[in-house]
Amino acid sequence: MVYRKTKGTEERKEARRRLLLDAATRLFGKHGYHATTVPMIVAEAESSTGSFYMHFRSKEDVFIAALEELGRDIMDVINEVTASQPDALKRISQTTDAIFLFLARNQELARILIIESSGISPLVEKTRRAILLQQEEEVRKSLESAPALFAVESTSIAARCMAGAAFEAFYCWLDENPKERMPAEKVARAVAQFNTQAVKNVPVRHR
Amino acid sequence: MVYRKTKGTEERKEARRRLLLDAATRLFGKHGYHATTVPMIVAEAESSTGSFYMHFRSKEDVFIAALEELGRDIMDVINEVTASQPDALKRISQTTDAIFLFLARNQELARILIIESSGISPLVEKTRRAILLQQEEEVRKSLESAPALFAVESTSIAARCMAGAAFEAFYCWLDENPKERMPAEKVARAVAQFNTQAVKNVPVRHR
Amino acid sequence: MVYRKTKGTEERKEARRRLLLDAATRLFGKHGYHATTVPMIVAEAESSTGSFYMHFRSKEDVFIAALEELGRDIMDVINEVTASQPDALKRISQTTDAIFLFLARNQELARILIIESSGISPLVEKTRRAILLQQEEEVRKSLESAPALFAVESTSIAARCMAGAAFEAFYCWLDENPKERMPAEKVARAVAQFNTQAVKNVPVRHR
Amino acid sequence: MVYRKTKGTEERKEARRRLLLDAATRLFGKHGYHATTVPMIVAEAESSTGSFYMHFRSKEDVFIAALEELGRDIMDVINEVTASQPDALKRISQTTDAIFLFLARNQELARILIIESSGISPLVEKTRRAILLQQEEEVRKSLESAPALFAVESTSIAARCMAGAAFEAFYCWLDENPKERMPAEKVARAVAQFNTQAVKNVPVRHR
DNA sequence: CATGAATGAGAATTCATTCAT
DNA sequence: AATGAATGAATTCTCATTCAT
Repeated sequence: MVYRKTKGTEERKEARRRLLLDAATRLFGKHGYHATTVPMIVAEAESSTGSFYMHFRSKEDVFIAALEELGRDIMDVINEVTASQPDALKRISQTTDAIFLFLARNQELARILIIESSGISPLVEKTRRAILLQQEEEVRKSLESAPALFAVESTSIAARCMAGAAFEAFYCWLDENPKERMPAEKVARAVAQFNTQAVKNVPVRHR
Repeated sequence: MVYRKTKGTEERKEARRRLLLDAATRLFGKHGYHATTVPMIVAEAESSTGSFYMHFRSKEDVFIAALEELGRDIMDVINEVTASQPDALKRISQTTDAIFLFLARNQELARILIIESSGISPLVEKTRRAILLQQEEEVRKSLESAPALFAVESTSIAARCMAGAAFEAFYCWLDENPKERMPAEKVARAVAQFNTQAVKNVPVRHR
Repeated sequence: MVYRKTKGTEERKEARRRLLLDAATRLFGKHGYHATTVPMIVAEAESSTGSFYMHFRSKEDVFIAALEELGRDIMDVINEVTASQPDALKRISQTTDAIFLFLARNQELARILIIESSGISPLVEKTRRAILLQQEEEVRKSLESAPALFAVESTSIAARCMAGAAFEAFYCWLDENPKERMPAEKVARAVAQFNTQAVKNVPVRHR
Repeated sequence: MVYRKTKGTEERKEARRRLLLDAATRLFGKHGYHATTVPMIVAEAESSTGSFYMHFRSKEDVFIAALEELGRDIMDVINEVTASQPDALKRISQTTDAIFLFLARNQELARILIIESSGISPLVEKTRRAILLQQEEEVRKSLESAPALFAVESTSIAARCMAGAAFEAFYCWLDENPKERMPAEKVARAVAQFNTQAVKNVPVRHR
C-alpha cells in the first residue's frame, strides 16, 4: 500500500521535474545561460521557485542536467550508426553526417552544447568535456577497430579533430542567413567527406 | 589660450590603456568573462574604475579589445606562414601547425578566443566570428590558389573544418594534465597532418 | 498541483509595499529625490533592496507612486469642498483655503509636490503636471458653473493662477521661521481672499 | 606698467569665465541641473575642467551664478517698469505682463528659475528664494506706495501670490504644444488682469 | 595659468537562493 | 509538497573634483 502511494507521488514529482527541465532547456537554448534566470524558468514551466529548488540544487545544476540529456541524445544518434554500420570507414562518415544533422534538427538545443556551455563554471566545463570525450571515444573505437583502413598519427587526436570540424562547421552554418545558406544535408555531407578523407588510408601504389 | 597638448600626456594615456588592457586580458584568460569584474581589472592594473571607464566604454568593450588584439596576433602568425611558404599544400600544413603552437604558447590568451568568448553578448559573438572568419578566409584563399592540389566539396567548409579541428584539439590538450599530455609540437604536427590529408587531392593511379 | 494562494500572503505583500512607500514618502519629503537613496528607503522601512525592487520598478517609480498618492489626497480635499459648498464663489474661496491648510498640515509631503518634483525626469514631470491639471480642472469647472459670478479672460488661466498663488504663498510660508511666521489659517484666508477677488465679477453700478 | 599687464590678464580671465557661465546657463536650461555634467559644460565652452575649477568652486557654484544673473535680468525688467510707470495700479499690471513676456522670450533660461532650481541643495534653494523675494519686495513696495488703491489683507502675501500666479501660468504655457497654445502676449495680459483684479480696491458705492 | 587624465566614492539595480506560510 | 515574498551580496557604471605636467 505504501508502495503504490509513494509511486504516484514519485511520478508526479518526476513529471514536475521534467516540466522544469524542459522549460530550462528551451530557455537556455534560446537565451543562453546567463540571460536565463530562475524566475524565467519557473514562469515558463508554470511552477514556482520553491519547486525549482526542490528538484535542482541550483541553476548550474539544471544546466548540467540539460547538458547531460543532450549528451545522451547525441550518443544515441552515434550508437545507432555504430550498431547499423559494420564498415568502419563508412561508420566514420555516417557518424559525422548524423551528428551534423542532429544538431541542425535541434538548433536551439545545439547552442547549449556548442556555444552557451563555455566559461560558466569548472563543473559545467567538466560536464561538457565529458560529453565530448564520450563522443570522441566512440569515434576513436571505430578508428581502432580497423587499423588498416586508417592513416592517422593518433587516433584520439583524429577523433577530436573530427568533432571539432563538425562543430565549427555547424556553428558557422548556424550563423549564416537561413535563407541563403546551403541546406544542412549538403553541409553535413561535405563535412563527412572532409573527416573521412582526413583519416582514410590511401595505399601507395607502386608501378 | 589653446595650449599645445603635451606629448607626454598622450603617451602616458596610451600606457595606462595598455596596462588596463593587459590586466584585463590576463584576468579574462584566467577566470573568464563573467568571473572577472571591473574592480579586479583595475586592481590588477593598479589603476582606478574612473580610469577604466575613460579608456573603455564597458567591460564588454575591453573584452572585445582583448579579443581583437588576439585576433590580430593570430593573423600575424598566419600571414607570416603565407608570406614565406609558396607551396599551397605545405602552407595549409604549416598554418595549422603555427596556429596550434601559437595557442599553446599563449594558453591563457587562447582561452579567451576558444572558450570564454561564447555566449556573452551578440556583439562579442560577432567579433569572435569575424576573427575566425578572417582566419578561415586566409585558409580558403590557399585552397583556391591551387585547385589541382586539393579535393574538397566546398573550400569555405573545408576551411572551417580545419579551424574547428585545430581548436578542438587544442582545447582537449589544454584540458589534459600538463605532466602527462603529449608535447604541443607533436599534437600540432598530428593536427596539421589531419588537416592536410583532409583536403589533399590524391590522384588515382590506373594500372 | 496549483495551490490556492494564501490570503495572508497577499496581505503581507501589500503591507510591505505600504511600509516601503511610506518610508520613501517620508524621506523624499525630508531630503528630496536625489538625496534619498534606495538603501536609505529600505533601511527606513526595515526591508531590503530586493523587496524594494519587487514592489517598485525603480526609484523613480516609488517617487511617482508617492506623488500620485499625494495627488489623490489633495483631490479628496478639493472634492469634499466641491460636494459640500453649492455656492461657486464660496467654493473657490474654500478650495484655496482647504488646499493651503492641507499642505500646511502635511508639510513634508507637500514639499514633494511643490518643490522636489521638478527637474527629475520627463515622466515625473508629466505626473506632476497631471496632478496639478486635475486640480486646476476642478477649479475651472467651478468658474464655469456660474459664469455670471466671475470675470476672467480665460477660466483655465485663472485656475492656474489660483493654484500658483496658493503654492507660492505656501512655499514662502514654509520657508519662514516657524516661530515668527503668521499662523497657517491666517495665510490661508489671505490667499483665499486674493484668489476670490481675482476672479469675482464686480458689477458696475450706474448712478 | 604692472597695472596694465594685470588688466589684460584679468580681462582674459573674465572672458573665459563668461564663456563657461554662458555655456553652463545654456545647458542647465536645456537639460536641467543633474543632467548637465561638468564635462558637458567645458566641452560646450571649448575649455577644460581645470579652467572650470579655476573660475567656479563647484558645479553648484556655476548654477548659482547662472541663477543670480537671471535674477538680475528679471529685476532689470521689473525696475524698468517701476521707473517708467508712476501709476501703482498700472505698475502692478505691467510688471506681471513684463515678467511673463521676459520668461516667454527666454524660455530655456526661465526653466532654470522655475523648474530646475528646486531640490538641488539648500544653498541653491536659498539663492532661488532670495531672487523671488527680491521680486516680491518690489511688488510689495508698489502695493504699499498707494494703499488706497489696493485691498489686500497682507501686501507681502499678495506679492507672493502674484509671483506664483505668473510662474504657474508660465509653466503651464511652456508645457503646452507651441503650435496650439495661445500667444504669449495674450496669456500675459490675462495673468496681468488676474493679478490686478486680485489686489485692486473696488470702492463700494452707496446709493 | 591651462590642461585633461586620473581618481574613487557612491548610486541603482539584478537575481540566485532561502524560508515562512 | 508547493508557493512566492523576501533577502542582500555583488556588479556595473557615473561624474564631481584633484593634481601632475
